[in-house]
Amino acid sequence: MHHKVIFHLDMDQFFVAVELRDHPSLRGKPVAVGGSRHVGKGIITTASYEARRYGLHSGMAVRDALQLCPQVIFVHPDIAKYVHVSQSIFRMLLEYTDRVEPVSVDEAYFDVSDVVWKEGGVEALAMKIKRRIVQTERVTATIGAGANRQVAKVAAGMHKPDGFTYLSPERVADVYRDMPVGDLCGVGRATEQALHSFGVHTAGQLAVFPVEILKRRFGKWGAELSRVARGEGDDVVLRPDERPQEKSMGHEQTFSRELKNEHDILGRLHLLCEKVARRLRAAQLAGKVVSVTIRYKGFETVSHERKVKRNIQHEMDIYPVAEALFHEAYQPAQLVRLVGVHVADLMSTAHVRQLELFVPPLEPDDLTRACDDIKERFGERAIGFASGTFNMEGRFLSNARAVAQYNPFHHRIAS
DNA sequence: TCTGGGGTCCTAGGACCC
DNA sequence: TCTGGGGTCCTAGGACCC
Repeated sequence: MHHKVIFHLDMDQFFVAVELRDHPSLRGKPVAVGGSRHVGKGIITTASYEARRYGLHSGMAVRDALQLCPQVIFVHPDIAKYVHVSQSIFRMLLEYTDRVEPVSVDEAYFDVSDVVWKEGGVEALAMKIKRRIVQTERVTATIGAGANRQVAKVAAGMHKPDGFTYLSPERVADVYRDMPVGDLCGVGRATEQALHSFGVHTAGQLAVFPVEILKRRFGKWGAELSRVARGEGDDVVLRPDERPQEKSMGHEQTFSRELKNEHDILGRLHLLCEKVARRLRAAQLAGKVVSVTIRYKGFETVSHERKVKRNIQHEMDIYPVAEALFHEAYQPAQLVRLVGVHVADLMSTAHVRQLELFVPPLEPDDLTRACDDIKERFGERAIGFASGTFNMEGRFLSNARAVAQYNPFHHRIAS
């Protein structure tokens, strides 16, 4: 049996790359997308390679970034633009195979097994794709290739930026022998620490470590871990029409200042419910599990969830559950840093209709549809349902203003 | 390192049922 | 009920990914 050839495409410093492309004056300088010098809070999403030389990286707190590199230039993210570039690139990949699976705006797996030989081999095809990305979008990408997704991802990490690495099955053991376990797909901080405590530091050591011990410590994941360390993995890349349904949808928000007033917090919670509900309706989905997350000043995080009887998609159904869950979880003495709302156990409204023949229809009424449309065009606080507003205190408007600020994480690539 | 926001999957205990 | 074993559902929390 012949093994497959899976490619992992990873756009180099993607957000920064698009900004450097569009603003040549920034080139050669330490640049970070996300965050802001003035707010002095939050995190950066991407650091340019110049900035990385100072130790900056994605996920880093703005405050730390400023310490390490005071001259760093912050650029506000333009996610709509990045999504556009990303979609153009992923569309191009579809010319080679229908098995293209985006994992995020800047990464995708695709299965080239059926075309790679008539395209002149693994390297020739990868180079051609890299070239086409530069020609059409003027940004660079790194491609990793392997017999499965996990190996392809490791391969992509080996030479960046603008790189290409093929980790053929024959080469895997050799490369993995001295590679840190943390470089394996799925080994994060916690797993890495646990493995270190076993004396396992390299993928090679993990590959020969007794599976029974791994299973005892990591459960189901233990056996998988052992396989991944031996270069085995998942070699199925799904076509767009084969992708599973989304399972949950939610929004959370960290406040620029911690909140202690319950009405303020509930105001934010209501806005989050509205946003989730609107997305559910747009995606024609409804869900049965509502959950609320509260994060306190010290980063202690609690969540409460409840399964409800019916599939719901409207904020007038979601918010009352969310409010009840909030009261169950909330400790009033503490300052609140974040709240979130999620709806899970999702099902398409078409399916819901089949199952719930004798209950009132789920479809958004004309009023709801009109409100969604208005918000789509004029923004978050253009209109709202009066039931959940807290404007009697005069607080709601200022809350709404804060929430309506551009949120760089709103857009998700359809996948 | 004082830590964003979007997700997925797994675990473990208790309820409840037969 | 001084009491077994197994299955499924519900809920809270955590690890991991980008």
